[in-house]
Amino acid sequence: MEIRELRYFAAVAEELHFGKAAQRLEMAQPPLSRAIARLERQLGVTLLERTSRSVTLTEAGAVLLSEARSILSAVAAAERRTRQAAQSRPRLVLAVKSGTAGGLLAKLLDAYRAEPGAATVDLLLCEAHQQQELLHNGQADVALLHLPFDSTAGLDSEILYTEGQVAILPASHHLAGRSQVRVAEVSALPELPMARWPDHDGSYPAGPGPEVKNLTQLFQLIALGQATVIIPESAGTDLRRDLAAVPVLDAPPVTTVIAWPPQSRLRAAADLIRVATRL
Amino acid sequence: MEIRELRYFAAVAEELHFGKAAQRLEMAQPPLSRAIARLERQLGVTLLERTSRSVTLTEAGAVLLSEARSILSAVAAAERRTRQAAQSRPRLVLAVKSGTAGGLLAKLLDAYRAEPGAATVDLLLCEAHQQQELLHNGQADVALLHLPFDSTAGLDSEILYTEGQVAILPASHHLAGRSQVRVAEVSALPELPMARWPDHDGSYPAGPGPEVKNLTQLFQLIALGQATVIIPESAGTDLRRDLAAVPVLDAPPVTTVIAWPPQSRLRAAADLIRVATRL
DNA sequence: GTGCAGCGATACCCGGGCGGTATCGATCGG
DNA sequence: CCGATCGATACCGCCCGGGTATCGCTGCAC
Repeated sequence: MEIRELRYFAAVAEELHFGKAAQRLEMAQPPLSRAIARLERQLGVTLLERTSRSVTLTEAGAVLLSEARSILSAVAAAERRTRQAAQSRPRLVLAVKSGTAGGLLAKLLDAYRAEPGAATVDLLLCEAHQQQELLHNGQADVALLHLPFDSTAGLDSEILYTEGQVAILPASHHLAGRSQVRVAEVSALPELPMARWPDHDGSYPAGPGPEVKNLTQLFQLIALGQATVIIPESAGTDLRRDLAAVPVLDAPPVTTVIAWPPQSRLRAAADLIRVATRL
Repeated sequence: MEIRELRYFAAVAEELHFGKAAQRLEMAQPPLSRAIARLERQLGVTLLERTSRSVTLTEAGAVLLSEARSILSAVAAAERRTRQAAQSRPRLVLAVKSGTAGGLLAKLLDAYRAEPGAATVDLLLCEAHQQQELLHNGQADVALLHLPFDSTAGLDSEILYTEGQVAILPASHHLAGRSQVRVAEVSALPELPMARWPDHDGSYPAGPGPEVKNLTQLFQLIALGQATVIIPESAGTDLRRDLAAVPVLDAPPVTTVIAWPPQSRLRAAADLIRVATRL
């Protein structure tokens, strides 16, 4: 099994159309058909059921597609990381979501810069659901994730710290003066529906609240008395004057972890991780 | 970058000798030299420093070696899993260490067998340090691991349960009657040195205690008054009459987790995991 | 210092495989 | 029943991967 064959198979399995897949791969259709047939022969497995009108994945094909994606991603990562390691000036890409506790991040970067032989750290601002992919395909070396929202599937990680969550309310709201509230109290406010974040696939979950993309948007809406939200404490510091943050007693605690691909051998990444866990 | 090239590179990087590597790959040396040179040219990176007397890895080469091992492992896994998925009779390989809580395992297997469409579960008994590798290269689909001894690096996992640890002592020992002890008390017994388990690489850590390989050996030694050990509660149930288990207050708790490779798409594995978490 | 042994690189050759074009055969729609 | 669509097959040319022979360098023995 060669990488080229996996790339071919992935294209066909995703397009479910040999012609389209060949176009995507910038090659003619016959050699593609042959390559897939050969792959099937070598594996001794039928990957695709074809009629002259349609192509469908077999169960084995679905398994191989999932494995192929992960392998292709790993190969891209290997190329990127190898090239990176050959640079004289080591660089380290740290993937963070916009909204990651600014204080922690600044402290981490400062502490790391003080290390002997510290690499240049490039911050890669991204959406939450991209982080794992970036780590897996080598576009990032390290990421800060928030459990339980993000998953550390296939990654190594170390816990940095755990914090509670707060409800963000208009300063004038009657709950805003409370020293603490419960999830049920906040979600039971019909005049302030819970804002909705995009899901992993970019779509929004159903609900009455407004759809938001970032904290600025969100705070604007809350200040206008259009919504509320429950977010980690650290994201609710330094609020605008017209907003109030109230600790939510029974919201699940949020854990910030530093995560990296398990086979990572970058000295710079190891250093950053060591510094992070000692903060 | 092709898989063949990675296999070639890994062989050379491990042997640090083109001739030996070629022999291992069952090919002649010149095409191997050329393949590596081509790989370096395509990456634009020097992977190996060669003189006519020695071959050494560059930093970039070390990175690629680590990535290559993980990719080759993933490819082997992809082939195994694809072939497996094509079998009409689904099988599931569960990797467990000898010594894994028998009660939990039996309950899990019983509960899973009752599932509709349950696959045949093959138990793969192995050493602790093999489990991750088996999962990564596709020889196993699911494993039971024990934190903090085993690592879930690069795996998905769910916590099954957490237990304390007990010290195993000869029944006649003066600590055997205690309702609880501390780590310091047990490790401060010069007449009963702590038994040593093999490390990840098969070697034993230094220390005064006897080297043991399995529980039977170990219990024999303890009964003879030659050693003691601290192990998870569940491994210390149903002891021989001449042994006693005493809870160790300050030993770190042991968590049993069920772990699987993150890109796993096996329905049977998902079922088993669901059953396990509901036990 | 000289000759030899060990090792990686180079030169050259051959065959298989990969990719291309042309075409077939099956299937569905009108 | 005919044409459009789509995957498979036939056939061809060339590149590349692998083989053998040999070179060039280097460390070591004497």
